[in-house]
Amino acid sequence: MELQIRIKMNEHLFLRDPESSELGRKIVRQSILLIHEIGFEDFTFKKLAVAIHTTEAGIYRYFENKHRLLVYLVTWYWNLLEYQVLYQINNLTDPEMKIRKVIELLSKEIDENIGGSDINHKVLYQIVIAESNKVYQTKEVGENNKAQVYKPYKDLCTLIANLFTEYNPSYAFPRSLASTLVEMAHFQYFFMHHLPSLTDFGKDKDTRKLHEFLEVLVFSNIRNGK
Amino acid sequence: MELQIRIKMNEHLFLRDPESSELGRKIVRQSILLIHEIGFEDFTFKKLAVAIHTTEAGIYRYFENKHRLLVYLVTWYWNLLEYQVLYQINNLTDPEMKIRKVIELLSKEIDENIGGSDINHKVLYQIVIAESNKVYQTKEVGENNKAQVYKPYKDLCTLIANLFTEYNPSYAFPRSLASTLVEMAHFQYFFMHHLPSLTDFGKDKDTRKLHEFLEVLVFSNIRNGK
DNA sequence: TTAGAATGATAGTAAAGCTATCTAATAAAA
DNA sequence: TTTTATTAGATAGCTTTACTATCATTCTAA
Repeated sequence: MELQIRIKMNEHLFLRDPESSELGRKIVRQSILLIHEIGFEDFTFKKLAVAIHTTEAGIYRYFENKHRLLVYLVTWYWNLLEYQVLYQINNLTDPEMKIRKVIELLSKEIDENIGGSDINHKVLYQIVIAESNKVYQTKEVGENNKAQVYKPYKDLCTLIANLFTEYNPSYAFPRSLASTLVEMAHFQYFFMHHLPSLTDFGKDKDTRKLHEFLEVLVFSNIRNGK
Repeated sequence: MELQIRIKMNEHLFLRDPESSELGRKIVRQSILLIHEIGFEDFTFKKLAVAIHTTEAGIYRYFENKHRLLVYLVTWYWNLLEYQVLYQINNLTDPEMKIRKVIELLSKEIDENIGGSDINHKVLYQIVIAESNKVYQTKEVGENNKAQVYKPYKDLCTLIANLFTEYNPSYAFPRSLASTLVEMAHFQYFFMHHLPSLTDFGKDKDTRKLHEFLEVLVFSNIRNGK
């Protein structure tokens, strides 16, 4: 069975739905590769246009600017991750197991054959790690937030926070711990590779240790009640 | 007694030492206000030049580009914070009290009358919260790191990690917990104000609750041994 | 077959992000 | 006191980024 998940993206994120045309899909697919290659700061629509043999103006028909495109990409990731989490914890009853599953999903790229698009999840995961904060660390947070742009991210955090509450209803900070977990899954990965002395797994770059750190971080907190 | 602390900045951060001239100090002081006002993305040397009645070229004599200037500002903060921490825990013997003091210092702006310069610490703290990640979330992390640019940040984390180890030598992730603490002190503050549903203190925006969250986060972990 | 939408091609503008050069002011050295 | 180095101001200019507008063409769906 071929499973095709259609992720409905917030219409504020684009001018014309990139999933609705060949050019749109090319823009999304190639921008992931190009941003990963040269970094978001050096990435321009001009360079992307050259890479996919179209024109700058062509890309501007889909996305207002490069920042919106980044938001689109990162949001796409959050959407898919939430779907993944829901799907994978569906058959679990033990809240502890559910939380362990979430941590596992947060610490690795999403399977290539999920999502029904040919988006490169491995590279997208790298972009999320290296650039996702720029999506909300901007003067436009307020407006974007009003336009529901961060809804998928917030939904994911709410979902995780609810698992914490399910595990221990008396724990006082489920939401903050959820955002801490999500952010740290990515930050510690980034630090491990680029500023290893900020972590305890810099030497062997062992993802399992990072994984263990996150589990200890979460369970030490929610086990303690408050 | 007037205490004048001279912070020695890494020479890679500037072309000409801004603390060595009136214009240099103006650049630093005013850039803090301007970045805070319009955000780092919209901030340009041209705008700064107009604000301090000099020319673009004049500013380029001090800083290679605006990113380096941001690194300079944030690094200045890390340096001063480390100094503050060392000074304040100096007279404490109980490791728990030392850690509590660190968390307190992390959660608020630095006193205006410390540091011997007329830099606006309140506003600088806001910049650190809103923009500091951009300092290392860039393609140049590697080069910068080699040039010791992040040393003050890493030194601060090492200092905190050592306090954790002092409190409990068997805790396995002192460094990762230290960087988690530092990052989350700022992230949760940012979330509280801009994406409140990602925290548990969004409604009343109560800094004491944030403070309590950070204490619970840290002590739940290091108390547990591993 | 024909209107409408999507794309390509081209052009152009304002601002950002630099570099270079020359001159005036000023401070340190001879 | 004169000379010389350093710093700042003024101006110019150049490339790239970020974006808008226009028109012709192709493709598609009624």
